[in-house]
Amino acid sequence: MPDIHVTVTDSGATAERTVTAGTRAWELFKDTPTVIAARVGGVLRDLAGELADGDVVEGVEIDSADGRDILRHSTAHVLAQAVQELFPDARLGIGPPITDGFYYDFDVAEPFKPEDLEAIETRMRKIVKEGQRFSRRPVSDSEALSELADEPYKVELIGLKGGSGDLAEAAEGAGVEVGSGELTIYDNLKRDGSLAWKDLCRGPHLPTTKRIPAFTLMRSAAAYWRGDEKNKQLQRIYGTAWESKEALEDHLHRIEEAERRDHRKLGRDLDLFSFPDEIGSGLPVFHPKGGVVKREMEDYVRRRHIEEGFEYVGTPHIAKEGLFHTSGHLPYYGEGMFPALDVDGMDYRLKAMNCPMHNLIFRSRQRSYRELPLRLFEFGHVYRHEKSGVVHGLTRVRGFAQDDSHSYVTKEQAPGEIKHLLDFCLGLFRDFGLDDYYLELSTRDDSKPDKFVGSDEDWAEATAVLAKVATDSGLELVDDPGGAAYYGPKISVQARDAIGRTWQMSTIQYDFNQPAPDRFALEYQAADGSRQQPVMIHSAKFGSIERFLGVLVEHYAGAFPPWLAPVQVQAIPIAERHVNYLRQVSATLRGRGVRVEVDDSDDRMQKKIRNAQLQKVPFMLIAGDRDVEEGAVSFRYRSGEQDNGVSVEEAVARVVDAVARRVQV
RNA sequence: GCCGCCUUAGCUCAGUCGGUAGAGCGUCUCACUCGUAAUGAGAAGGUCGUCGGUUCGAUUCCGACAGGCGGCUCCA
Repeated sequence: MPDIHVTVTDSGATAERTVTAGTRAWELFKDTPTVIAARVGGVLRDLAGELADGDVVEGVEIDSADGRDILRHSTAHVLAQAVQELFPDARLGIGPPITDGFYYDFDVAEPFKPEDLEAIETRMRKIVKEGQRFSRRPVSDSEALSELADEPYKVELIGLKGGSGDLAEAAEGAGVEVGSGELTIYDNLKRDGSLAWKDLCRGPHLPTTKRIPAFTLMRSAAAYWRGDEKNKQLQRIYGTAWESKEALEDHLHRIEEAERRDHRKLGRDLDLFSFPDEIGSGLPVFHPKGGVVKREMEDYVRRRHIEEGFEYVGTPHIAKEGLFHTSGHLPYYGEGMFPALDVDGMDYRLKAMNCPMHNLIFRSRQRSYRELPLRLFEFGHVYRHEKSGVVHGLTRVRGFAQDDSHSYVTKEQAPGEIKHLLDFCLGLFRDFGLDDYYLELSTRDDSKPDKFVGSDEDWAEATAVLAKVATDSGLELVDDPGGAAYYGPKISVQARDAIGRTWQMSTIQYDFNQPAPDRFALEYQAADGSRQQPVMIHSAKFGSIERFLGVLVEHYAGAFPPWLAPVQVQAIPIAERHVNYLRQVSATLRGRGVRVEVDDSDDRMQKKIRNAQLQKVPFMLIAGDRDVEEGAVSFRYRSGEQDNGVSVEEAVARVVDAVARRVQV
C-alpha cells in the first residue's frame, strides 16, 4: 500500500503525518476519545471516512459547537429509530439539531402521550447501549426513492432537491437530511452487522450510538410540516443531548434558573401586575408597584423625546374604519385588528397603530420645509387581535402602549434622522442596563408582492438607507428577509429574555407609502415653492412599554436598580420603640424623592429583613437603640452586605446618589 | 388559529376508586418587642374555572366554552 500525507490537528496541535492509503480518520484520533468527527478540508465528515493524499484533517471535539450539533443530530436519529420500533406506522419528518438540543417530527395517528415519551426514552437508552454503528452509504436519487418509498415526507424532500434546489426554503432543518450534493443514507448497524434502522441523511454522525454520553427527551408538541400552516401537523419530540452528564445537568439547571426569572412569576410574587380573566386574555393591569416601574419608564422616555426634539401629542384609541383603509392597515393588516364596533350604524375600529392619526396632525395645515424634521410623539395605546395561542405574559399582549413617534423628513434628511433615532434607542438601552441585544434588518419578501405596498425602487432605496445606518453602527446585525411592515423596511433592536427567547423592542421604519398621494397625500412646501412628499420614519424606543417592562423584570430577575425599584428603601425598626425615629428618617428620604416604607408590622426584625429581601428592595435601613442614640442607621444592601452606624445624612446621600446615577447595587 | 397538557383557598400544592375538601405560606386577631433571611397561639378564607350531560348523588366521569402552560404558525 502506498503512503499518503495528511495534516492533522488534534487537541489544538497540528502535525504532518504519513499514513498508509486507506487510513480512516478515526485512526488519527484513536487517543482522543472526545473527537467524534473530522473536519476534512473544512468539511465535516464521519470518522469512518477514508483519507486522501494531502487532506487537512482536524478533529471535531464533542463539546465544540459542531461536535454538539453532530451529537444532537445523531441522538435525533436514535429517537426516530426508537419511535419507529415502538410505533411502526410512524412516518418520518425531519430531525435537525437546534440550539441546546434537537427534535424529530413524526406523522402518527395519535399524538404522543407523556407515557409514550418515557417508553421512547427507555428504548433510546437501549439503542445507545447496543452501540449501533452509523454507516454512511451514498445512493442515487432513484435508489433513495425506492428504498424510502414508505416515507412520503423523505420522498418529498428528495423531489425538492431535484427541483429548484433551495432546501433552506423547503423546510427549516431539511438541510440536514438532504445536502446539495449526492444523497446519502445512514444505516444503523448492530454489532453483528445486521441492519437495525436507516434514514436519509447528509451526516456526519457519531461513530456509534454508544458515543452519546447524556441525553433526555423534553416534550412533545405539534408542528406544521415544512413550517406551513396549510400543511398537516406532525408530532414533534424535543430532546437535548450533551457531551457529559454534568453538562446535561448544568443545562437542566440553567432552565430551572430561567424559570425563576420568568416575569410572569415575578410579576405575581412582587405584586407588579396581573391578567384578570374578567378583562380578557393578553390585557394586563398594573398594580401600584408595577405602576411605579411603568411610570419611571414613561417619565424617562417622555423627557428624552422632548430633549431629542419631539413634540408631545395625543390621539384617541378608536377611529372610523375609513381611516384604516386610507392607511392600508385594513387591507394589509386587517387580521391583526379587532373587529369593527358598530356606532350608530358607522363602523369604528380600535387602532392597531398610531401613524394614521399622526398623519392627520401633520396634514392639519400646510407644512413648510422649514418645519422638517417634524417629530410627533405620544404614548399610543394600540389593540391587536393576537391569535389566542401566541399571547404570552407582558411580552405578547393584545393591548399595549407604544412610545410611538413619527418623524416627517425630506428624503435627504432621512439617513440623518434614522441615525439620530438609532442613537436614541441605544442610549435608552444603556440607561436601562440592557446589554444582551442585536440589530435586525427586516426587508421585503420579493416572492410575496401582494403583502407589501410600493415600487421596487422605493423599497430598494429605503432598504439601502436603513442597511447603511445599521451597518455603520458596528453592532451585531441579523437579516430578517420578509419581516418588513407592508409599508416599508425596518431596523429593530432585539433583546433576549431569561429563557433565551428574543423579543423585538425598538423599531425604526422607513415609510414612503403612507405620505403617498393615494394614501394620506402628505406634502410640504419646499424652498423653491414646489409641493414635495415627505418621508415618514416610524419609531418606538421601548417598542411596547409592557414588553420592555417584561424583559426588564427578567433581565434583573426582579431586582431592579434603585431608580426603577418600586420600593427603594425599606426601613426596619428593631423594636416598636424605634418606629418613630425611622418615620423621621423616612420623611427626610421622601423629601428627597425617595420611595421609602417603614415596616411597622408585628413581625420580628429578622422576618422584616427576610420580607424586604424577598421583595428585592435595594436598600434596608435598620435602626435600634444604638442608632437612635447616634442619629445613625444600619445600612443593608440586597447582597446582605451591611454598614453599621451610618449617619442619617450619609445614608440619605448614598440612596439619592444611587438613584440619580441609575446604577445597579 | 392548530396540537398536546393543565385549571382545588390570594400563592404553592395534597385529596376525593362518584357521597360537596386539606396542608404550608400569605391575610386577620391576640400575645411577644427581639440587632441583620421565617416568634407563638387562634380565626377567617373554597358554589373544587364556567355551562351542560350521565347519575339517586358530580369537584371527581363525558362534552362544550373560558383561562393558563409548552410548541407550531403568526407577530405591522
